[in-house]
Amino acid sequence: MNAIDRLKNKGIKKTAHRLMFINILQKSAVALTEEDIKQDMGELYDRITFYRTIQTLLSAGIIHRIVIDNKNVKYALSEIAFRNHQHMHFFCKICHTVACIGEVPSYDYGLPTGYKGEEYEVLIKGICPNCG
Amino acid sequence: MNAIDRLKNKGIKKTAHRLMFINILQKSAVALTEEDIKQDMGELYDRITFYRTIQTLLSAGIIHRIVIDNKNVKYALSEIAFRNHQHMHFFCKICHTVACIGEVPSYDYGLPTGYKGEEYEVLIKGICPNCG
DNA sequence: GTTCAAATGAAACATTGTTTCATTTGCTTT
DNA sequence: AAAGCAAATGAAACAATGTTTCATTTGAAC
Repeated sequence: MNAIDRLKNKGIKKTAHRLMFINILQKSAVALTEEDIKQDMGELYDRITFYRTIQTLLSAGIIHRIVIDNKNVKYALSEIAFRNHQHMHFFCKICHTVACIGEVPSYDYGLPTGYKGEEYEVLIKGICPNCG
Repeated sequence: MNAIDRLKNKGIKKTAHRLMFINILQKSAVALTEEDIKQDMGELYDRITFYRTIQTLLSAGIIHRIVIDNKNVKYALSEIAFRNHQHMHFFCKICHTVACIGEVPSYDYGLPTGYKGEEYEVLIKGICPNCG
């Protein structure tokens, strides 16, 4: 789905800033940091608009925020959302790339009685093929 | 192990601020936010010292930072570290409590060829017994 | 094209992260 | 116990990030 349709689907206005934001994520195979996206935007980047664009796209469900730890926060389009949606994710300790590596195996995780599990996230940290 | 021994073990000075920080975590069954700890500290709290205490205790390995998402960051003593060390963790969507719920099952997670997994983290989000 | 609600971007303010440095504290040696 | 020294503290100040306000501009519906 293209950027225009993504916005139209959610009934929010298609502005230059939002379209560029989505297009940058669309072109990337991996999740991107704010800095990555900012760089790609060049002079269209504006700090306040950027801040609000993230909020808008997040609450519209068009993008997802992926928090590995307090120093590694990334964004991805919801289709290829790395955390949530029962996907497993791999974080490379060297290049800090986040990759989706398939579905969370659905088997018994042994949740104690009383707990109601709704989302299962598996994050594997290690060395990716490029760095290994 | 008590707070004094924890510091002595790592060869760092036992100061009032550090001892109080560790004791607060020690008394808690769940991981705590900065705000939680700050509240417990009362007037001994100091913003800059607190910031540095966290850095010191983290790099000494006495405490661990647990990042659920960008709005939920918690701290726990390393023994009961919730993420890392192959523990599974449960995050309650209602009360935002983080609880350790046992070991990560060691079975084949199906890591694609080329990837070298070193740490496996499982985070289950849902409703805890208190809120369910 | 006109209209109106929504988005923008400038300014300003709030919060959090971090460094600098003079003072104090904890720990070692005597 | 006292002295000496390196480390920790806390005040000040600065940097980076998060957020609101408001006048202006833009997108989309008519």
